[in-house]
Amino acid sequence: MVRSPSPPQERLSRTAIVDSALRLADTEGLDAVTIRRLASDHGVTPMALYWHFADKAALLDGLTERLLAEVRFPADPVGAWDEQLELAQNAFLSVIRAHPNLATLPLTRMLDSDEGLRVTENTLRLLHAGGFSPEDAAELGSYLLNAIVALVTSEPGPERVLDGEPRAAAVSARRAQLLSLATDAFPTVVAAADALADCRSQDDYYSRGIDVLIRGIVSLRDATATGAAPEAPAGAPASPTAE
Amino acid sequence: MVRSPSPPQERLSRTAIVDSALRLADTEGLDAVTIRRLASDHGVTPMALYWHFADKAALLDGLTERLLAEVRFPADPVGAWDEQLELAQNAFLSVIRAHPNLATLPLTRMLDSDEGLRVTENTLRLLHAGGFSPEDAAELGSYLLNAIVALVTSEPGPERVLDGEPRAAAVSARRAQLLSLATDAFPTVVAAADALADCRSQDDYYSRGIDVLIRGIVSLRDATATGAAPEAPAGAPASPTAE
DNA sequence: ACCTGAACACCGTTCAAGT
DNA sequence: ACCTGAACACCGTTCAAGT
Repeated sequence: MVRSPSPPQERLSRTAIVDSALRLADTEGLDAVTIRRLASDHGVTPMALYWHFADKAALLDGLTERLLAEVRFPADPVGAWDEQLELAQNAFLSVIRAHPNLATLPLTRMLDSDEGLRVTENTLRLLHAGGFSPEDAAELGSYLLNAIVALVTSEPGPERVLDGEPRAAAVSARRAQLLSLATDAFPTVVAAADALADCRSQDDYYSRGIDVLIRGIVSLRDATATGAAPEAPAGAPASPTAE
Repeated sequence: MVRSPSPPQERLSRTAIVDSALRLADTEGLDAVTIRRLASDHGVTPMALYWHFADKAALLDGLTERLLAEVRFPADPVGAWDEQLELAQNAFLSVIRAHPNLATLPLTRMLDSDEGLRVTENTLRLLHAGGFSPEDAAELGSYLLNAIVALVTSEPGPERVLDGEPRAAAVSARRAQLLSLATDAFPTVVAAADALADCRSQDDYYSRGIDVLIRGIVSLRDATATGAAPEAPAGAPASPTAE
C-alpha cells in the first residue's frame, strides 16, 4: 500500500508503466494491475496512461511482451532433437515460473507482440525441424506453450499471491479438507491429500511435467513423421514450403 | 441486452442463479457474469444474491461445480489401461469444449466442490491403477486436467465470444497480420499463418492433443512404474496405501 | 506532445432495515 | 428466511480542456 505514493516522477513512459505493472503483478497479483493503481503509483492522473496505451488490453499486451522478452533460447542448438526441444521448453518454463502471477497472459496474447512471435517462431521452427509440417507445428506448438503454462497453474498448493504464515494456513486448511473426505468415495484423493495440498518438490514436479510433454511429442513424431527429415540440424527449417 | 429484464420470478435459488450464470457465460463470456447483472436478470436487488452465496468466489465455485457435474465417466471401465485413460480424458474434454468460456474455471477451483473432487478422484484412481503412487498420480492428474484445459484455450482462432461476421473479420485480420511479418525473421510463423489464424479441423486438433497427452503418460509409465501393478483392472485401487 | 478534470456507467461488498 | 435501500470504495473509459 505504501509502495511509492507519489514519487517525484521525472516523466511517464511506456516502459516505466510496464516496469511497475510487472512488479505490481509479481507482488500483488494480476488483479492489482489497474489503470488507476498504476496512475497513482506514478503520481499521475488515470487519464495520463491513455496517452501511452490505447486501452487496458494494450497495456496487458505490453506487459506480456515484457515477460516474454525474458525468454532466452540457446543461441547455437546442439545435441539431439528432443534435447533441443527440452532446452527450449525449459527456457520458457523458467520465465513463467519466475512470474507465476503472469502465467495466464500468454494464453491469449502470444501472437500480439514481437516477443511473443519470437517465442512462437522458435517453437514452431524446432517442431518443423523435427519433421512436422508448419501447420502441424502451429497447432502442436500453441498447445506445447499453453501446456507449460498449465503446468505452472496446476502446481499443487494455494494461490501464489499468498506468502509466509497465511500460505501455511491455506495449505493446512486444504489438507484438512481433503483428509475429512469420505474414504470410500474419495480413496485416492485422501491418500494423496498431502501432495494435493502442497507441492512436494517443485523441481521434481516440473522436470516430470516437461518430461511427459517431450515424451508425448517424441512419441507422436516417431509414429507420424515417417521419414520426413527426422533428424535435421534445426538451424533453420530446410524449406519452409511457404503456402 | 434484452435477455429477460425483469421476469415475474417465482423465487430466487442457488440453482436458478447458477443456471443463468452458466447461460450468461456461454453466450457473453465469463466477464459478463457479475453479481449485478445476474440480479437484474432475475429482477432482484444485487444484495439478494448474497443470501444465497457468501461472495462472488462462492458463486463461481457453484458455477464450476455445475460445469463439472456434466462430466460423464464410463461406468464400467473395460479395455486396456491407456484406452480407459483416453475415454476419461475425452469425457472431461467434451464438457470443456461445450463451454469454452468456462474453461479456465477448473484451473483454480478443482478441489473446491464435490463434483470437482469426483473428477479428480476418477483421474487419480485411473493413474494409480496404472502403477503410479497416489502422490505421483496427484501431480500427474492435476497436470493432465489442466493440460486439457490448455488444449481448449490454445485452440487456434479468435476469442470464443465472437460469432459469425465479427469472428470472420478477426480471423482474416490475424491472418493478414501474420502474413505481413518479415519472412526471414518469422519463416515458420508466416508459413503457418492460416493454421494459427483459425483451427483447420477442431476434431483433428483435439484428437491429436489427447493423443500427445496419453502418449506422454504411457511412455512415462513404461519407463517408471517398473512392475508396480502395471495392468490392474482399475475398478478401485488395489490398496490406496493411505498416508 | 503530454497531461488534467469532470463525468459516466459500471464493479463487489458492508451495514442496517424491512417483511 | 429472504429480500430491499443507501452507501462506500473501487473499476475502465469518453470528452473537453489545459500547457
